[in-house]
Amino acid sequence: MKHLIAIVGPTAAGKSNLAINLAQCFGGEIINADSRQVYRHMDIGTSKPTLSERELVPHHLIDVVDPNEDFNLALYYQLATETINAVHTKGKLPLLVGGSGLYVWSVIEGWDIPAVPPNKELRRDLEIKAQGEGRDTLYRELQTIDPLAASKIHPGNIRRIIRALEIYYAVGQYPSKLWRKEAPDFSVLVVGLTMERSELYGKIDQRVDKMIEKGLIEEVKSLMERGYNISVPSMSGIGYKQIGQFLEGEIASSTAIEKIKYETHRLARHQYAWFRLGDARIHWLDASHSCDITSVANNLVKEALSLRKA
RNA sequence: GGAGGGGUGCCGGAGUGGUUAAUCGGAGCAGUCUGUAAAAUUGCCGCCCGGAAGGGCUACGUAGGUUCGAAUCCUACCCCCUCCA
Repeated sequence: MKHLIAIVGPTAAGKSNLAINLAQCFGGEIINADSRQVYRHMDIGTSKPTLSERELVPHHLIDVVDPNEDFNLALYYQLATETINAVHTKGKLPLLVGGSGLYVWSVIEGWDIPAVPPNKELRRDLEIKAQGEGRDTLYRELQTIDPLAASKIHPGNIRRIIRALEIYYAVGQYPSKLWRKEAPDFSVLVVGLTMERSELYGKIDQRVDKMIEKGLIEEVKSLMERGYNISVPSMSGIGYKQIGQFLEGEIASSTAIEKIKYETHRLARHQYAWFRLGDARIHWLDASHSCDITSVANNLVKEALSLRKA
């Protein structure tokens, strides 16, 4: 029986460290599930594992595209499943580690992502249309084409509406019929790290201050010098956007830092929407006060590996 | 000591007599989501009861006053800022 260990939870909860520990104990390899660590040259702001950490245990799906390249769910899904297979083939234990819920669940639940690549011209045209004729026009169009899809998308969420229309225009099929999932052929243990909100916010704030000390500003500066300006999607990430604004002279550095902290708090809250404390699939561990989650997690993994072997 | 400006909800900041529990922004809280996801997007956000509709209570520095009615007008006091001495 093949296994996958997923380590999830909000940012700054200590997922990476736990993952490295577990990987060392169980002969594992880490597969990144963080939507921002896939970009090269964005190290400090994304809290990538350091090079020395990456020497301890093999890490996959870090630094896979340049900041100006497109990256998306379908690509992630493909890379992640391939990598999991490869790790299985080696007889190692794959650990899926990261806080990007969409990516994590797509792998765990085996989503069948509609094979309709983005059509940038269409998207731009539809966006213009939405601006000109009002946001409702596109939504109504989707309602007539595929009421089920429309019911699952909020009328205000233009981006999702456009994607659904994009699928319909490309394949001529109802988008909602293409949203399927198929359980993968490995068993999954999902370990979630959590802690009290105020403590988490405190850790986040500390980490942001450390990022600045480690040279986040220089990192952003050099990215901008390479020609990656604020408009490329990867530069819209937390930290990069605000430092970019500071470097452009739009805001003070103290404001930028404060914003980064607040935005990261918001990120953590959104992550809990993907990783619910009430979700029975997740084994939540309290990561407060740096308790010995490692040994608890160790036992969980041990149990998962042996139980499901039988 | 003199002149002027100001004190509004967790914070910033509107509001100059009624439809104001008080525009808006931030923070916070709770959701949505199958090719941008650290994105995009929705709701709540003084307290209490209620699922909601709604009801009750307390609020715009403090204390009085005018008024049918005050965050908004008047008086006194307290505090803050700027300028002049």
